[in-house]
Amino acid sequence: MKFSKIPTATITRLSRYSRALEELDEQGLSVISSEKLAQFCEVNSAQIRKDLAYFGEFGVRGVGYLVKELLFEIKRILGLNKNWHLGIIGMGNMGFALIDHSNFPRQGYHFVAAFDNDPQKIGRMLSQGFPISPMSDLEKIALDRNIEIAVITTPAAKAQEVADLVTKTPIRGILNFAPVQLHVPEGFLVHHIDFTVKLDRLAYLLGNLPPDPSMSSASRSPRISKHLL
Amino acid sequence: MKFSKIPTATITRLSRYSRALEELDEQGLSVISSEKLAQFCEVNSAQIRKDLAYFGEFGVRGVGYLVKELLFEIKRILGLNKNWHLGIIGMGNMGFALIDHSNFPRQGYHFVAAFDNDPQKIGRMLSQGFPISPMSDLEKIALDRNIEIAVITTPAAKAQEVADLVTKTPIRGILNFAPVQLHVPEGFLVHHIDFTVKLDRLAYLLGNLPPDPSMSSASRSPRISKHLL
DNA sequence: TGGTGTGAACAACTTCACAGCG
DNA sequence: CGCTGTGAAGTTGTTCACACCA
Repeated sequence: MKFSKIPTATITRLSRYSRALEELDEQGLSVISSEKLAQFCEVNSAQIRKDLAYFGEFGVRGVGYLVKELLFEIKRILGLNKNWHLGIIGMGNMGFALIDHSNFPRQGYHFVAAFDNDPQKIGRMLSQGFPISPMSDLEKIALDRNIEIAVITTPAAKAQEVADLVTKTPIRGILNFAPVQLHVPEGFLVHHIDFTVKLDRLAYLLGNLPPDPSMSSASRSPRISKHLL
Repeated sequence: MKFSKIPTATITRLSRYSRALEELDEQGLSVISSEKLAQFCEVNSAQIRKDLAYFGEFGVRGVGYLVKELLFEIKRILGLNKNWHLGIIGMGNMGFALIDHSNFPRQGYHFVAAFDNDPQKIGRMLSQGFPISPMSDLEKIALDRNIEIAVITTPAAKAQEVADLVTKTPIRGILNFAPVQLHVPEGFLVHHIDFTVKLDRLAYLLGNLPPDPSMSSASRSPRISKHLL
């Protein structure tokens, strides 16, 4: 374990290792080598060992990694050994899709509030045990329920306005699903999930796929297979 | 313009430039320098010039780039000068959120079919002008309507099964929203949108934020502000 | 013996700095 | 004169290869 800057890419990969280990743990696997895990995650095995080496020594030489133990350590590294409080802003289809997304609680992410400005929606009780609140309550509720991350799922036109309100609360992190570039003061973290960026990459790659010599549907020629984040 | 491998990161950034240029174009801006665009996208200006240089010379020295023209060129590079046909599989909240997402058609992405296995949903007419079809019709409809990209929004447990069916059709690209690692044969492109990976990064960064000396809410100390993809 | 942990080699990507052109 | 386009320098991230240890 050394002192050095940790690559962003390493953090991203730790998330993937974490998901993979959960899956493998559920399958009852108790030990795994970096080589096997690498195959599963489609990365280089040295990469895994190096990523982990930034944070300590977690393996057993000649054996591999204990699945449960490594999973625990990675979650600790990522800060997932605590519950994170999320507030969601914008209760359209996307808002409901996310708040009902069963994987979040499993990872320690808990929605503790939901906001919208539509009078039709305000007050409506959610299965999570709290109602949809008006935007005007954001600051108060953020304090009361200790919201740490705001998830923005409003239409594009409203997102910047909402972000401005968020930066007036103690919330420091924003996960933005609206298709606009949000601008926030220094000191705030904004991550943007833009589906079209992923689609663009698919389009680019599909459009530039080398022409396939064997066009029969029976034997489509293998070429590229990528799991990119 | 040279012959060389194009970094994946370049393609990702081209998407961002494209979104930014659309926004700037709507604001009526007709010319922009790499420096200004860089500020807007929060990247280095040389980066922009270098990214573009992979594909040609699009600027005017001493002036900058013509917004409309550059936008057109970037879209062409990304393969967005055509309509892409998408099929969506799994019509839960996420499915509806995506199919109604107004930004997709603007970028040339058109949903031409929707699938689900719930008898309650099958046959239901969508505002897009086609009904939800049963999964058993996937291959036939994929051919008929020339689906090029499958968007998977099923529960995690069903996603691999669905992916297996997709690989029996001419569809070559998959955008996967289910929280599992999909395994497909070579020759298929799978991109995975995993919200928790983004949340993990936020959690990691928020958890490792250097302690803030000035804790008054009036003057929260500036530190990091990132728009990562 | 087999698989980790890691320095050293390598590859990829980013930024600098400036020549060259409109 | 100002801003693009680009070689060269610098930085960051990845892979190799093997010492070392259970």
